[in-house]
Amino acid sequence: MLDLDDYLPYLLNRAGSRIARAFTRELRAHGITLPIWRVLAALQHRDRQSVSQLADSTAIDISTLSRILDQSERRGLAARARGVASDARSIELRLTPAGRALARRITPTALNYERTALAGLSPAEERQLKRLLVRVHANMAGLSGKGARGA
Amino acid sequence: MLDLDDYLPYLLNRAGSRIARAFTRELRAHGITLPIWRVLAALQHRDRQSVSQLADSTAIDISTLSRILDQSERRGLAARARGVASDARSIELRLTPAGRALARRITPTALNYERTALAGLSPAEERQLKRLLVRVHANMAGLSGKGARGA
DNA sequence: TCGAGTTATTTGCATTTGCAAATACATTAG
DNA sequence: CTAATGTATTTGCAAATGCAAATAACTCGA
Repeated sequence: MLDLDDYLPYLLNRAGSRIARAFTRELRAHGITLPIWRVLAALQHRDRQSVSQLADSTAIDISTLSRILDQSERRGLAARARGVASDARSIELRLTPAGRALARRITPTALNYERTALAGLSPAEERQLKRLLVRVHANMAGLSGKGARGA
Repeated sequence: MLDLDDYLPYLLNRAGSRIARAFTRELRAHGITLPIWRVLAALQHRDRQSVSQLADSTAIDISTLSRILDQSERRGLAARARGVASDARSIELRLTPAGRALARRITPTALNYERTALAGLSPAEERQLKRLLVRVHANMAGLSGKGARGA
């Protein structure tokens, strides 16, 4: 029988949910939701992404993301531009100045939460944790698509 | 500005979401959803939990969990028993034989996914990753409650 | 024993989610 | 050039989510 305390998906979900929930509350003070923050952070990190690129990098379902972009656009935080890229099917997303400013304002709080989450870990442990998470993410690449079959 | 590729909440969410999505699809073959699987796994791991204990261990919001338990009960996978514990306010949750059997049937697939996620990591790295995730989870303990204030 | 104050669970309700179908644009074959 | 097919994004819709309010049950003091 499964030993949950040693089962990666469980440990990952638990840790991730706690951080997400705590940060969601923090974001209320800034008037936005966690998904919107994710969009801001991802576009701040790399601007002019397409919707599908952004869906992939934020791990938000593309149809859900489409609606989060509606909200972001309505609030004047991000903008869609069709036909800008070579392929007019895709849409180029950009942060507005207001969106960029908001992302910058939230960043210190975000880093604060990260520090809390990592409290007590040595710099080496922190690096190791992040590296391993990147590898796990890469390992699941093929399986997260649409027609993925069982491992 | 935030370097996402080195930002723990982002890395955690990405990795966790990929595993969750892939496993959700896998669970369809067994006729259940991811939240129900989490309930089964948690109760298999430790039976006779109360609703709030289970909410805490599965990282599912308690009101959402209440409804997931409705489903689990309707499907004959879990059962609620009021007044069994010393305190009749709390409810004792138990897996039914069918629930236990289903959990056992799914376990090999679950372990398979974990192996996929951990592919290429040495046993030491795997242990380290899990240990660090436990510590991160513990670090966020205070902040995930209801009236939690910012870090 | 009654009631004020607490904690555990459920329910009401507005919002969010994700799958599947629809739409928009592109490409390639004939 | 048109049809057929393929990829990017959005929309319809039923189900899931999470906060806040309601309910159930306990505790303790007068």
